[in-house]
Amino acid sequence: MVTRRPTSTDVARAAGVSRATVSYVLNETPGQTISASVRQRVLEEAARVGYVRNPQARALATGQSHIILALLPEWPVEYLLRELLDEMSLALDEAGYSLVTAKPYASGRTAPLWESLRPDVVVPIEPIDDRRAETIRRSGAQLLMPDNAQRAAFDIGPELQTTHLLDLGHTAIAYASTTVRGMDAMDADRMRRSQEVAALASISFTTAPVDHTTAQEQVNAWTRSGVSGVVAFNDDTAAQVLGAALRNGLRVPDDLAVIGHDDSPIATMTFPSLSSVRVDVSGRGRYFAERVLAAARNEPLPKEAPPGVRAHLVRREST
Amino acid sequence: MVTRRPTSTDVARAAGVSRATVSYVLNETPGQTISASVRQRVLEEAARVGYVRNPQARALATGQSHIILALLPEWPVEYLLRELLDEMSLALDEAGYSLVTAKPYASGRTAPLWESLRPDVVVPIEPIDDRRAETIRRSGAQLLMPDNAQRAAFDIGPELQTTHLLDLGHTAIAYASTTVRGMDAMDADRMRRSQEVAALASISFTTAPVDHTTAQEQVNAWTRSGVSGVVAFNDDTAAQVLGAALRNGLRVPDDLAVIGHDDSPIATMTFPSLSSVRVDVSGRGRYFAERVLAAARNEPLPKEAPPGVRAHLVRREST
DNA sequence: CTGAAAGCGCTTACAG
DNA sequence: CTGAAAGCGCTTACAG
Repeated sequence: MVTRRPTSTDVARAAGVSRATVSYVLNETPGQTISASVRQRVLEEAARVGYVRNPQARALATGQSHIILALLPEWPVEYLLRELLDEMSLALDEAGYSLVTAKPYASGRTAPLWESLRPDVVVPIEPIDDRRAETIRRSGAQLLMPDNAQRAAFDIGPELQTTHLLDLGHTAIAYASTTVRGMDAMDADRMRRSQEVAALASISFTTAPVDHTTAQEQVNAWTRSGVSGVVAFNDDTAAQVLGAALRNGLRVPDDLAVIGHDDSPIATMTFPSLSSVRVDVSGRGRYFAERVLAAARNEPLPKEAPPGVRAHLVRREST
Repeated sequence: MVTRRPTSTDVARAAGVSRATVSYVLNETPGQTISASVRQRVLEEAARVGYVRNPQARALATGQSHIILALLPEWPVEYLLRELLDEMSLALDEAGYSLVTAKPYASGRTAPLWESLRPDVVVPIEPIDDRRAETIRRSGAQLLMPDNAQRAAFDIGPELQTTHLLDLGHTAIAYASTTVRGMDAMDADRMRRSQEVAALASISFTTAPVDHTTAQEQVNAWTRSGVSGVVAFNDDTAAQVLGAALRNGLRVPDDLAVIGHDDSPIATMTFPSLSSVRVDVSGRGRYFAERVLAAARNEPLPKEAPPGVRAHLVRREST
């Protein structure tokens, strides 16, 4: 038997007050003076009948859906991003907002999620093109674009990776790019950082994409040209390089050292295990949540700088 | 400058008809007879002013949010599940529904997503406990529980894995369980299937959980007791076993053969590369979507059987 | 301090 | 064939 869900009218009747009062109490509307006894009666009755506000009705009345839509990158959401999203989700929830995630480019879709959900704010994780940005804005949602300059500035992993190889005495290093589509921007950032560090030390630096069809050949080319250490985009790429090196009969790290990035589970699975860089993103989720909330409330974006990113080297057997 | 979004009233005025007519045309309401010219005028004006229906207003009027909430398992969403969800999402979209995903147990949440979104249907991917099921039902959403018996029946990967090892002449095999929390149910299913196949062939079978702290020791114990082939829960677990075997100085596959499951990217990264099982889930997303739609419309669940699951062995170097 | 009332943008019987 | 009107469940000026 499906009984009708209780509405604020039910609560009002049960508590012997008007619906306005119920709304004021349940929303803790500022500027209202409600007697403690009325307040308590309303809360008790609401709990007793199991009242849950109808979000659609509220959205219609206020013009705010309290939904935030995060547009995920095309590539698989890995560990760090998931952690960031979880933190962000929690912070938004505390403020009464719901974070919903979606892939932006799902082909064949008739209605993009920002039309069928009417989120207050849309947050692309990766930059999106102008045309799409325009369609989102026209749908009425606020669009909070990611700040790339800032992101790059905080990408300190490659520095640790590269410095580690330099410290170990390597004088010719290569950067292994990923071929996973959608990761290009991040990949380019990391490569550049690594290159800068190598340049400062006047070390020979080269770069090339690596995937399971090209890894063996590429590693071969690198070692022949004297490369003795590889900075990989992430642990997956590092595993790829490692596998190719072993297949080529190289000893790792003696003939070729490899360092990954992310300290993902795979780093401890391989033999030899992968040195990597662990990045601590805690605090960034809250930081983004603050910005999203400001946008949702049409307030100016907070000026505060994002929290510093901490990262540390996790040395294992591959370097 | 944020201009007000056009409403159906704007479209009605522009087309010179009533809001009811606009609604009939845009929703293709059956049983209405609208002249072709009126119909066209409405569609043109709607497009011209860039009208998009307000989903919250519709939800309030009809009592249906057209939102479907999938409760994800706690473990990281891997390849197969993502594929299934994508297909399901597309099928639901075609029917005018939006699929939203969420982790069910996010701690610290004040408002679960089924309260703040009011989905029409909630679909847990993994079984959820009765208490939680009850709170979801009480929130007014339909709850479509996963059919476990069916799921297990279609889990044909372990049979392929195990048969492959038997075909290769192994007479003592081990099943490597995962320790990733939340995967227990699936892990237990797969182990059981593998065990059945081994029993039929009167082959010695043993099982134990494996993670990066225990793998080396466990593999050691297995080989000492005569195990020559390992069926792993998935490719990650297989990689773990492989790494441990190599670390123990074993030759793979000569001293120990290992086969994974899922044919995930990691299978081609390791050296030796991992034999695995590729499962084709295409069609299942649509199947689930049908059931969800029936639930959303309060129709009886379709009786049709789920599409057959196809799977095939991908043999590589580890067996 | 509290309540009657308008309004958010739709859908849908119902009257014509 | 089309439109006037009620109603979905909230919020929020406003009157008292």
